[in-house]
Amino acid sequence: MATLSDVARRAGVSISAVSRVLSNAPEARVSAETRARIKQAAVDLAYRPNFAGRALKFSRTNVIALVVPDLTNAFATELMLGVEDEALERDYMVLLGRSEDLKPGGEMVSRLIGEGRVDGMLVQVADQSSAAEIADLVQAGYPIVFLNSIHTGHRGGVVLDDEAGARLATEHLVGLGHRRIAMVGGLPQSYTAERRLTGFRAAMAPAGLPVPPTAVTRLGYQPGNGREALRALLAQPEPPTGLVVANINAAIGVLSEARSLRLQVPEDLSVISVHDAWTAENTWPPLSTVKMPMYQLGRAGVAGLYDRLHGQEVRDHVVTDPAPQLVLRESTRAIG
Amino acid sequence: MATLSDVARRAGVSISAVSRVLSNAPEARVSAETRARIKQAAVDLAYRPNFAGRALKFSRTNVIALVVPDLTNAFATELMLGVEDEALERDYMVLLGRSEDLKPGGEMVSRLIGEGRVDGMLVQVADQSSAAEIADLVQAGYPIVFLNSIHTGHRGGVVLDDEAGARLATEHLVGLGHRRIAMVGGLPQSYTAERRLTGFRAAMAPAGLPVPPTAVTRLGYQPGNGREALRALLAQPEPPTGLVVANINAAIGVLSEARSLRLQVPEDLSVISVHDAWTAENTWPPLSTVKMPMYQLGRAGVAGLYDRLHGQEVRDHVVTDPAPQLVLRESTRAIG
DNA sequence: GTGAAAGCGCTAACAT
DNA sequence: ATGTTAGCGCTTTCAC
Repeated sequence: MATLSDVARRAGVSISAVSRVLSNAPEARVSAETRARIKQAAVDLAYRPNFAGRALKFSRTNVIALVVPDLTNAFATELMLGVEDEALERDYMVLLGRSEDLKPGGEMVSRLIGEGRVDGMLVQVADQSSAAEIADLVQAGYPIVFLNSIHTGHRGGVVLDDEAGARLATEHLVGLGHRRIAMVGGLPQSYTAERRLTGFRAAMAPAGLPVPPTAVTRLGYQPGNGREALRALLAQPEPPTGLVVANINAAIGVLSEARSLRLQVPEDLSVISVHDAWTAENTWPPLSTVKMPMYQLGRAGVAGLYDRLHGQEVRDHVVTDPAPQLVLRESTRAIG
Repeated sequence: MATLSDVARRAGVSISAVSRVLSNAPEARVSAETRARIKQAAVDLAYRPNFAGRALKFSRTNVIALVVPDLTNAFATELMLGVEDEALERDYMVLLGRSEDLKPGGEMVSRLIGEGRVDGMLVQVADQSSAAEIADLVQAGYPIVFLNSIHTGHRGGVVLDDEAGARLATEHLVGLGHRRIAMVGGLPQSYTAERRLTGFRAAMAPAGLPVPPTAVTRLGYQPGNGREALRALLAQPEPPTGLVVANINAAIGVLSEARSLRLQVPEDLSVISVHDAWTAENTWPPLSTVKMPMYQLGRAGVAGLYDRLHGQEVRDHVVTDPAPQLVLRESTRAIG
C-alpha cells in the first residue's frame, strides 16, 4: 500500500504538500503544476489514505455500527439500506453487528466504541434483553442511538409510529366487520409490543369492541411464538375471527400453524401483521400487512447519531413520515 | 478514553512498562508489585487499547470482512455464525458487508482493504456478478477467500459439496418412485448452480432417467425465479412429478406459486430443495430440504483466509464434513 | 508556494 | 527491573 511519503517521493515534493492536495484543503496554496504532478503520482501508485493513520490523527473513524438482533430478518434489509444511504451522504461507513453479541458485559460495545473502532452505534436491542443489560449500555454514556426503543436516562431514541401502525391494522379488520379481534403481541418488556398493543386498543375502543385479557397474547415475535399464540387463542370458547399480529415473522408462524390446524385463512380467520417484507408475498395466503417506514427509521437513526457525535443536542424522535400504510394481499376478508 | 500514558501516570511508571504488562509480553520482566499497580490503574481507568494506534503500529487490524449478497438470506445466519466462531478463536473481529456494495469499480474493496480497515475478506459473490467484476477482484491480488465459488487465477476458494447435495435430493425423489424429475436451477453463470446441476444429472443417470433440456430451468435463486420456473415446467406436455430446487428461496417461490395454481404439494408434485433454514418450517407444506454445512463453510473460509494472511500457501477447499443431510418434512411423497 | 516538525497511541529495540 | 526513543501514516501549525 502506497503511503503519502511514497507519493511525495514520486512527485518530488514534500509529504505535507501531498497531504494538502489530496485532502482538498481549501486553502491549499499550491501551484496548478505541482497539484497536477501530485495527483498523477497518487493515481499511479493507487494511493489510498491509511485508515489507522487518519483515525489516530483525528481520534475519529467516521465509522458507525448498526447492531440489530437478527440481520436475517427480512425487514432488516430496509433498515440497513436507510442507514447506509444516510451514512454515505454524511461520509460515514457502516459496520454491521448482531445484538446477541452485545450480551456478555457489554464486551462488544467496549470493543467497538471503547477501542475506538467506531464513533458511535445504532442499536436495536433484542426483545429478550434484560433491563439490566440496557441500563449498562445507557449508563456508560456512549454515543448510542436506540432504534425502536426509548430508555429512561438516555436521550436519542428513534422509533416508528407503532401505535399508528397497529391502529391501522386493527381498523382494517374492524372495517371488515370483525368483532372478535385478538392481538398476537410481543413480549411484555418489549417497547414496540407495548406501543402496538396501545394502538390495537385505540382502534378497538371507538368501535365499541371489548378487549378482554384473553384477546391478547404476548409471546414474542418469532414464528414459533405465533404458532403458540394461535393455539392459545383458538382454545377459547369464542375464538377470534380476526388477528392483528404485531410482527411479520410471528404472522408467518400463525399462518403456518393455521394450515396445520386445517383452518382456512381468510375464510375462517383473517390475519394482518405489522411490518411488511418480501416474505409476506410467499406465505399462503399472501399476507396482508401494514408497511412501516423502516428505511426512514434507518435514516433518522443515522441523523440522530450524527448530531450526537457533533455535539448537537439530540431528542427522542418518532418517525411519522411516511405514515404506516396498508398492503392488502389475501389474508383478510369481510366477516360473514 | 484512557491511554497508556494515563495509566502510566496513575501507576507512576513509564509508558513502556504499562505496554509490556498489559500486552502480556512473555519476557516482561516486571516486579510483581509494579505489575499489580499497573493492572489496578488500568482497571481504574477502564483502559482499552486504542484500535488505531495498534493498527498503525502493526499494519494489521485483526479484522476481516464477510461480504455476502444478501445478509437477510435465512441461511446466511449459519454462515455468519461459523465465521464469527472461527474468527473469535483466532482473535479476529468480523465486519459484515453486502456484496451489492462491491459493484462500482471495486470501491468497497479498496475502502476495506486498500485503506487498511480490514486485513482480508471472505466474499460470496452475487450470482448476477459479471465475470469482469470478479476478474477485477481476483487480479488485484487482495487477500480474499471466495465462498461458494472458485475462480481461475485465484487460489483459496472454499465451496460446499453442491454436487453431493443435489445428488442426495435427487436420489430421494428417485427413491420415492418419481420418473419425471425436473431441476429448478440457478443462473447459468453461477458456480453453485453448475455443480448442483451436475449432481442432479449424476443421480438421474444411474436410475436410467433422461434429463431433456426442458427438465432444467436456470432462472435464479429468488422466489420469483422459482415461480417462473414452475410455470414453465408445468406448461410442458408431460410435466414433472418431482422438483429438485437448487435453492431454498426459489423453493419457497415454487411452493407459493403452486398454491396459486391450485396444485397440491406433495399430492400432485413433490418438492425438495438444497439448503435448509428455519423458513422451511413455515412454508406450506413444510419444505423438505438437504441441509448443507454452512456453518463449517464459514469456519473453513476463515481458516483459509487466516493461512493466507499468515503467509501460508492456500488451496481451494471443498467442505465435505458433515456431509449434506436430508431433512424430510412434508413436501415430498412417493409417486402413486 | 512549499517544507519541516510535532504528535495522535502504541510497541519494541535499545539503553540504563 | 524499568525508562527512553523511534516510528507506523497522517494532518496541521509554523517557518521560510
